Parts: sequence; C-alpha cells; structure tokens
Amino acid sequence: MGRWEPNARGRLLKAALELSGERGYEQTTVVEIAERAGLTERTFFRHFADKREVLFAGADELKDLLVSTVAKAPAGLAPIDAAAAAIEAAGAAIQDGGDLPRQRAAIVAGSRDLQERELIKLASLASALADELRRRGVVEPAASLTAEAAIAVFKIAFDRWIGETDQQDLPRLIRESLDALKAVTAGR
Amino acid sequence: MGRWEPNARGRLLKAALELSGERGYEQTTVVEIAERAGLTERTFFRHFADKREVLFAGADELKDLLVSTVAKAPAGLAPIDAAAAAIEAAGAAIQDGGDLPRQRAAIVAGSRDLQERELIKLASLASALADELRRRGVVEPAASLTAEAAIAVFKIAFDRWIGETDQQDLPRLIRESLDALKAVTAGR
DNA sequence: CGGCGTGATGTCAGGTGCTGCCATCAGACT
DNA sequence: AGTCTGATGGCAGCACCTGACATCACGCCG
Repeated sequence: MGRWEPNARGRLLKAALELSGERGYEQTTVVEIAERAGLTERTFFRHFADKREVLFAGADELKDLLVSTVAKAPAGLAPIDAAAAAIEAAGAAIQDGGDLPRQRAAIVAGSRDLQERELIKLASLASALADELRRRGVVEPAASLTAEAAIAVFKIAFDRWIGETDQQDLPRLIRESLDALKAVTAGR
Repeated sequence: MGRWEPNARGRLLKAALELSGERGYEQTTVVEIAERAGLTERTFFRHFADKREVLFAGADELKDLLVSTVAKAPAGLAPIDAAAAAIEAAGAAIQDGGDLPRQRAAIVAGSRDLQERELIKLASLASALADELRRRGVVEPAASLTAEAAIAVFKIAFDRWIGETDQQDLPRLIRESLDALKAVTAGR
C-alpha cells in the first residue's frame, strides 16, 4: 500500500461522492475526502483546483464530445441542427454513464456553490460550441445564440430526465425540448 | 460620525467598486472593503451573505422589473413576446444606470468567482420569468424554455453592448438579438 | 427627564478552503 | 549503485465566513 496507490483522482472522486451522498457536500471537508482516499488535503488540491471541482471530473470529455460532433456534422447542416446533434450525442453519453450522473445531480442540487459551478461549466460548453460553429462559418451573434439556446435545451431536458422516476430516453427528451423551443420562438 | 453613519450597504458597495476597480476583485480583501466604508469585516457579512454578493446589490430589483413587466403584458401576447418585453424593459433600466453597469461588468469579467455568481443570478432571473409565464398559463417545458431563451438573448445582447465603445441602444440590441435567435431556431 | 428595549455594530475565537515552500520517497533510467 | 523525476507529505499562513457575546446609539414609555 505504498505511497503510490494508483488512480488518486478516481479515489478522490469516489470518496467525495460517497461522503457528499451520505451527509451532504457542505458538511464534508476536504480533509475527510482526502483521508478516505488515503491521501492528504494538500494532495487533493494538487489534483483539483478547488473543492467543487472534484464533482465535475469528466466535464472536459463532454466538451470534446460536443465539439467533435459539430465538427463531424455535414457542412450543409443548419447551425441549429448541428448543435442539436451535439447535445443529443451528449445526452446519449450521459445516459450511458450509469448511476453517476443521477448521483452527481442529486448532490449538486443540494448546494448553491455546486450549482454555480455547474452553470459556469455549462457556459463553458456553450462557449466551445459557439467557437466550433464560428469555425463552420456561422457569424455572430448567430453562433453564440445557437450555442446558448442548445445548452439551454440540454439543461432543461436533463432536469426533466433527472426528475423522472422511470428511465426515459434522454436524447429523445432533448429532441422534444428543442422542438418545443422552435415552437416557442415561432410565437406559438 | 457616530457608530451609526447611515447607508452602510451603499458605503460598502462603493468601497468594493473602488477597490476592485483599482487593484482587482481578487486582490481586495473584505477587511479592506469594510475599513474603507468605516466598518468592520463582521459588519460586512451582516449586510452581504458573502464577498461576491456586494457586487450584485440591486439584482432583486431587476427581477421585480422582469416579473412585473410580464405581469402587465396583454393576456393575448405570445409567451416569447411577453418575455421579450420584459428583457427590453430590463435593458432600458440598465441603460439608465449610468456608469455602474459598465463598471460592474468590467470587474466581473476579471474574476471567475464573480462570473459564477452572475450566472446563478441570471438563472434566478430565468426561473422567476418561467414562474410568471406559468402564471399566465404557459405549460412546461415551454415556460422554462421561453425564459431561458430570453435570458440567453439578454446576456448576449448585454455582452455586445458592453463591448461597444460608443453607447448604442441596449433595448434595440436586445430586439435584434431576439430576431437573430428566431431566425436561427427556424433553421436559417 | 431617566430607564429600557431594540437594533446595528464591535470584538473575539475558531473552522474551513486554499497556497507556497521545502522535505521525502518510490520508481525509472543509466 | 547513482541519479533524476514526479507524486506525495508536512507545515505555516492568509482569506473567507460564522457563532457567541458585549457595546452603544436611538427612540419610546412612563
């Protein structure tokens, strides 16, 4: 059990999820998380910039998925449909994530700090989406608006998915929500 | 100059704006803000829940304006147009706010913590907007989608307004951005 | 006019998040 | 075996934030 047990990040994430699930995020200290992972507080902060960040490990991969999906979309596809393909792909990935997304969402819902962090992560996704749309030739403000609208649709669909007791199809929820947005912006 | 100089909140806000403007928000401590306002750190935290909050004093009034504008909108108005009226009214109010909005925006742009706080404030606006739309009979997910879309339009228009050197008309920018969103969601 | 209640403020102690600095130690490479 | 690298530990210290208690200005009431 040397000083060098592998996968320190993974152990820290697991410990944080367990402790936050048991007694709540705010009632969990970094020292406790680190100890359960067999590490020290100092090492925790070498792996994660701050306490909140540990619960968002993996957000970068979601960003990559969004961006690469847009990049792979046919050149002729309308911006909104390219963005739609991206958030549907993200939804599918999350649905394949097992219990983690739901567990994470429950913890986030219990802490304002975590909600703030989630919002800035989503804003970062929107920003990356907008960048990729601009690379496709979409000009401002259409690129930013498309990206923000897509993320809003994603967020609302995700919230509905979390709220459901039975496991619905998240990509389908996303598609339906986007259709609802289209109807709404058309004045209906 | 008794213990009881009036308008402690206002003095704290002024001190926070000055110090954050001079040397940056992160480089400003709560003790310094309180001292410049002629108060102590403890008293600062009696007026504001945390250090970030002082820079968002007045956000509640914006929420009230949004909600009341939707409430006053004719019953027959489409949800998106009721929301549009609300964010245009908010834009007009901000434009009348003198230097403060620009000054605040510059400070917020320099701190990730403040950006997080701003995002949750905007989300809170969206939530209040959605509540008011539901009161008008708009069902889910249309209410949430309309509200989120409106706030996204508002945010993007505000960012553009801040980025301009000359003082353009913010409500007009908001209207144009909404039109752009309508075009984008229509697949153009 | 003087006591008294109320509310804003001050003071102090302490927990927690986070960082800088330096030491330590496991494994890899030579 | 010597050395280098990188992950970790230990410690000091600052800033944010909170609870508990004391203090003081002001207004009210007798």
